Amino acid sequence: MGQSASRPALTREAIVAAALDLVGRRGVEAVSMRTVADAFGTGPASIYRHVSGKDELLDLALDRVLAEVRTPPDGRDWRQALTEFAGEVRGALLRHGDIAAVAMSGRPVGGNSVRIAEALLATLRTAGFPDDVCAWALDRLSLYVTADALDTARKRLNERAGAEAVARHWAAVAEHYRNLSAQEFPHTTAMGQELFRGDPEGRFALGLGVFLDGLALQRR
Amino acid sequence: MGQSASRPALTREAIVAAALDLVGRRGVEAVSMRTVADAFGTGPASIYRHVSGKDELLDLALDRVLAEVRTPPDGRDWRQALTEFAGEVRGALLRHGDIAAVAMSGRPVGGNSVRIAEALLATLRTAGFPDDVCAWALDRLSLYVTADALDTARKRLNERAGAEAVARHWAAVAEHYRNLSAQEFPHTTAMGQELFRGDPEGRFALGLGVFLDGLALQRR
DNA sequence: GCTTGCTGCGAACGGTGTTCGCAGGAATCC
DNA sequence: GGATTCCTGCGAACACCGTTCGCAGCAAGC
Repeated sequence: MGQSASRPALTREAIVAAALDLVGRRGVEAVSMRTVADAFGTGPASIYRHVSGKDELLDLALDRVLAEVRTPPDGRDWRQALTEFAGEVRGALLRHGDIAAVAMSGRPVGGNSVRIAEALLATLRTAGFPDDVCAWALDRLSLYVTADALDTARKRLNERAGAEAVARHWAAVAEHYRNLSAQEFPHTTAMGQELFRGDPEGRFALGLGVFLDGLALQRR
Repeated sequence: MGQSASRPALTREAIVAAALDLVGRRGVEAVSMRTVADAFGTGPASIYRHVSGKDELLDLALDRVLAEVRTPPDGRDWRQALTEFAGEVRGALLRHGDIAAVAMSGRPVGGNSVRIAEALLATLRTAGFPDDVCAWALDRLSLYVTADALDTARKRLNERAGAEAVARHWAAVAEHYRNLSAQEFPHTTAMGQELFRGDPEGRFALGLGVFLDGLALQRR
């Protein structure tokens, strides 16, 4: 029979959606079998009827996120296509907290991951790169995008959490930097607050741009 | 009085060393207050007399690892200096399991981290890069090195663990790749096992090389 | 109508990080 | 010398975690 009130039905998709919602609002570490089960008003054992364990649950959540990324139309300038595509993947990951942590777990990949890899390979190969370059460029680009997404997501979450304690701690770090001995750390002190300038998106774009500049030299 | 047998003394340094040893042999996830305390034949509460919690313990372990990296002598070719230095940091991290996970936690940094940053800045600035380029190049290089170290360490640990189950699973993935529809995934199938070739060190060096090639264009 | 199989889930097991409070010894002070 | 204060070790406990077991109850099949 139906649920007593407006409880969502206990299906695989609904469970993954609940986990993903939790990731987006409180981070991967807030996902537990119990917190997910709470969204359905039940206990953790119920989840195991639809999912083999926590790892599979998170893998499914990641694949659901990657389903959001739209594959780029090919035929345009490869550099712009790669830039937009990398931003698209990063954006999808960052829209869901630190879900990128799952992508860096080293576990086998899901279906949407190979779909994205295919699109990346298509862009690289039609751009005229040799196959071996395509292979490791795909590898390095994926690593860079997920690592950046994880890094900026974690910093966001850390800020949102202990807004009081963490902000003060970072202020203390900045203060510590200011007080560094100019003899022992001449360059660090000379750069001043230049080190702390720039938003995460700018840093990502600059790093990607430099990588693509270097990649262009590998064309043949 | 002394310990009853050959138990190491319960000092801050010994505790960090025990935790680090555990990280190196079984990975970060094997570190618990109890497993660390076991090395001293005691319970978890004893650890808290010398360390404020698990986070600080891991941060101290990471800083101890970073103490191993030797700073490069400057005045040489900046490209070669950066290549060797990046390899030095990566090597230190990989010598201790997946300790790089701690470096990607987004928590405030330790003393040896700013020492390394200073050395990197020194190389970049004396090479003639503008200050703003130095700032984000430092940021991106650090991210790339720690992300690569984390990625390859995790893959190593995963292999060492379920040698039976995981190897079979990866074989299944490779088989799955072979069986992908050539219509839906033309490039992926056309590349064949080119995608799986190359050792981690080679991938790291190629990605770094491309980044440095691109960075060279930012010189002024 | 009886059986089979699937879904929900209460209870429990062994693990985790962390806190409390009590010992006992060393150092300090009168 | 005796009393007091501080520091270190640690047994016990709390709240939480992932996961398993086994028992209900209901739907479909024969």
